[in-house]
Amino acid sequence: MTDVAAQRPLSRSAQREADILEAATHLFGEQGFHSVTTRKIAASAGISEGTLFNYFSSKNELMRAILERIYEELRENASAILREELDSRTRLQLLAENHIQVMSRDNALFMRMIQAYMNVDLGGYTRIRGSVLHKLNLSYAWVFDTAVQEAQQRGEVRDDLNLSALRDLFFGGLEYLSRTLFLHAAFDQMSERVSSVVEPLWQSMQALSPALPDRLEQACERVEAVARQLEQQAGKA
Amino acid sequence: MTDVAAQRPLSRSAQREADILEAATHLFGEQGFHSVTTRKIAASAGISEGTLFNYFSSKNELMRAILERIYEELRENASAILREELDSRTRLQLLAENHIQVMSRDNALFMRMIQAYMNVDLGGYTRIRGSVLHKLNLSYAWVFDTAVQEAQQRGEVRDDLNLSALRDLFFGGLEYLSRTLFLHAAFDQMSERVSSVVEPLWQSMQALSPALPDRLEQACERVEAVARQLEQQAGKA
Amino acid sequence: MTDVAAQRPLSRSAQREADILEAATHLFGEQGFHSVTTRKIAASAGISEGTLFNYFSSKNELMRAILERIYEELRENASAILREELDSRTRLQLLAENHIQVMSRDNALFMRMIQAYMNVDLGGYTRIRGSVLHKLNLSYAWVFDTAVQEAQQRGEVRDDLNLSALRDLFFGGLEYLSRTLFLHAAFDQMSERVSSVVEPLWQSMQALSPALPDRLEQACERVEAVARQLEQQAGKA
Amino acid sequence: MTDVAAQRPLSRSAQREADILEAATHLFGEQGFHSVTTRKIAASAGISEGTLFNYFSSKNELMRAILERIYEELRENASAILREELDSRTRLQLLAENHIQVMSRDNALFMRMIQAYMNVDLGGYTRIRGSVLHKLNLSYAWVFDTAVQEAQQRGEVRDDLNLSALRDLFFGGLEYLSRTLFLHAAFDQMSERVSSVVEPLWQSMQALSPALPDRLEQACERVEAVARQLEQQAGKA
DNA sequence: AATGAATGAGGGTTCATTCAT
DNA sequence: AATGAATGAACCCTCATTCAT
Repeated sequence: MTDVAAQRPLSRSAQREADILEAATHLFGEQGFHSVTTRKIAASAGISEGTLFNYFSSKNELMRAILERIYEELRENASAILREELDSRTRLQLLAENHIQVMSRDNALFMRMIQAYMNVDLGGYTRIRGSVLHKLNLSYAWVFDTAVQEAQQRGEVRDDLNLSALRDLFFGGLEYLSRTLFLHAAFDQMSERVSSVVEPLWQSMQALSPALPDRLEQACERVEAVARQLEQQAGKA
Repeated sequence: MTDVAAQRPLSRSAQREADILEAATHLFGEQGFHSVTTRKIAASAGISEGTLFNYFSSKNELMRAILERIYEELRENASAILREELDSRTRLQLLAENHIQVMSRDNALFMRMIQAYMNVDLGGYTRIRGSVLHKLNLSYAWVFDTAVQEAQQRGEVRDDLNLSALRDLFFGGLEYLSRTLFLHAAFDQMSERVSSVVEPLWQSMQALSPALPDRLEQACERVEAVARQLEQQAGKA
Repeated sequence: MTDVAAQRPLSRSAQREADILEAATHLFGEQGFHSVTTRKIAASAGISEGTLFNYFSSKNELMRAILERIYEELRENASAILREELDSRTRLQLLAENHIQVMSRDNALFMRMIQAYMNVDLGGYTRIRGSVLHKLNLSYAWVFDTAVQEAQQRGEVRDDLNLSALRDLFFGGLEYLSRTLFLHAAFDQMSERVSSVVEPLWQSMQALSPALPDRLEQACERVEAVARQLEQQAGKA
Repeated sequence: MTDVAAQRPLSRSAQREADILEAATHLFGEQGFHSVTTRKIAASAGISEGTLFNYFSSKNELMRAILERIYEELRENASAILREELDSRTRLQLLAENHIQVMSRDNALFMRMIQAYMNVDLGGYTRIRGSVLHKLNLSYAWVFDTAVQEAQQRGEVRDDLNLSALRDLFFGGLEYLSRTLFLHAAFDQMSERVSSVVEPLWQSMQALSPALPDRLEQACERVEAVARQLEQQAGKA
């Protein structure tokens, strides 16, 4: 697929758009959305200031396109992971690693852009609903939901899980882990760190119900009772 | 204590400072850091623009003061919770509720301000170390650590916990929960939602009952005994 | 050359730059650097305030450009004077008149701008070395040095002159003369006034050594003695 | 005199005024008039901002007071020099050294303040006439005039001097010398440098010896006589 | 006489966006 | 399609000066 894309050269127009996106992505990651001017982006993309606005109607729109692109990548990677034959624990691990990797790229561009977008374009958290951002987010989060639900169908985890809570813990935990990794410049230990964050969730998903030992003992008793009963009947017979 | 403070009127100067902080807090929450001008803040606080800068040397400084204040509140509330005689599960629940409550106030001001501060004042995640923000964060996060460690000492949870991972899951999960609550305008269910996020963590932290292996062993033996018995009967028949 | 330049109309961009420089020059001369706002300059140049900063990155930079321009003019005029076939006294007179003329233009703009530039951009006299201002000054002052040195080669003035001191007297004297002319609104007498300032310098440059009359009398005596001796020899022969 | 002044302690009010002047003088010299705020001056003088304006009605007025003070000192020193029994060359040297010393103090404060004052308070050179600055300047320059006129009365210099031109050369030359000394950090050679600037002026002022024409006439006659004599001898031989 | 909080007009500068070329 | 000069409102911040205490 990549090869085919590489073979067919992009049209001049598509190439320009890609140049702009790349330049903007790099600069936003380096300096932050508000510190980067459209002038800088145009210069870095090798075009004039006016041309930029032929491709993206506004600076915000450009930001939106970048976010969309990253979400698209996140989702594609995640879907690919789900397509492979893997046990659910491994799936979660890979999903998490993908999430961290994409999110931490370009100096945590993604995390910062989301915040900027919410503040600049949405004016806070209250207007997320129905926004493009929300749709992208939903369509991506759906992959996690699928992984959990399939784990349930396979019997790898409990049936009575609060999916919403797990989702918040999963993505929130990873976002914080990402900050922690930045803080300690510890991206070389990413895999283990991710595992140590996913593990508690995994444990909680398959945790024995506290009532289970009692149930088991009761079941034993019932079996024993039945066995005794059978023995008596056999004795009679 | 709060009462006494409320009774004794603030000095004119302290009152002004409080007015400015309140106005800025409100406006930042409503419109975001970058959309609020110092003019607006001054007007909203009922002072001239110049006066604002007699109290806070810059807009960034004002933002820092607000963040500091909120962190202070977070930590005080959290410390108060730790001082009470409570079981660890309840502690975590209360800590989480406090976190969500403060964080979600003023249209999620706190979450948004931290992002703004990191981008404006620190230029991203890479320079957090040693910053005021980092110190405040550490001193607050320390409360969670204490709660977990005391739970371990009391034998309420396992000894082999990855504290860092739990911390990321706890605070990250709550941040995402906060977004979820905004999304669904579901703050009236805050307590249950918090519980459903804390519960998986709690389950993963809990020691399996020490008696469980023995009980399982005995149950196995009982079932096996029944099995042998039934097999013999079957053989006879 | 100038004619050709005048014939070929400037590009729009070059014209704008010239307009700004002219407007700024006029206003700075009229009201002083600190009293003139970029707003006023823009209005006077018939452009918007933003446009001004497309041509000059700051108000200081604009000032620097004006200074550079005037220095350029000073040096070109001075070089032209040196290229003509003139006796050294006339050269000095013309150099001085050129200096006064350029310096006094626009309400002594040049003198005032240099002061402003030193205070604003350099923060005093201590940091002049190596600055653009210093280089311009050196390259201009070099013309005076050349005139004096050529006068020495031509034998028009003494060989043992302190060039540095003469330079200070020449330019310093002219600066003060300029102030004096302003004071007495006496620019119609500029030429004579300049002459009366240059004259003492010129006199000191060719001043007779005080010992010269004595040497002449001694020389006379030696000639007379030789003459007497020859007479006696002639008498004997 | 100084002792008496020192013995009688200044009134609190006079002390305050002196403190302010000293602080302002120091700061203006260090950072320039426009860079120093009244706040800084007040702080440096150990008083509150409001109090400053009880002593000087405005920042400009404070600047004026400083200039006045320095002019007063210049004039007093100069007058003291004239009161001593000295030959005129030495007088000029001492006047020049005094001028340079006072002018160069505090990072050339005096030169810079005059420029600032003219631009800020007078709006250029055109309105100097009748200003306080002009009066101070006249009363100081008068000392130089006196020195020259007395030199003429004593017969030490020519009668036909252009006093105005000499004044411009003297003070202008010294001002430029001052810049030169700053430039080369050469204040340890101040005395010689001053001498080399004063010397050309002195040479131009000096009367040629009144006997010189007669002596040249006689020398010519003697050489001509010898020449005739030798010519006759040559004719005989 | 001394304070210092309050002022508010105005400073230089920025920058997303437009539009004539 | 591409340009880049022009815009102008708005930005944060300064500071000499005032005046109630």
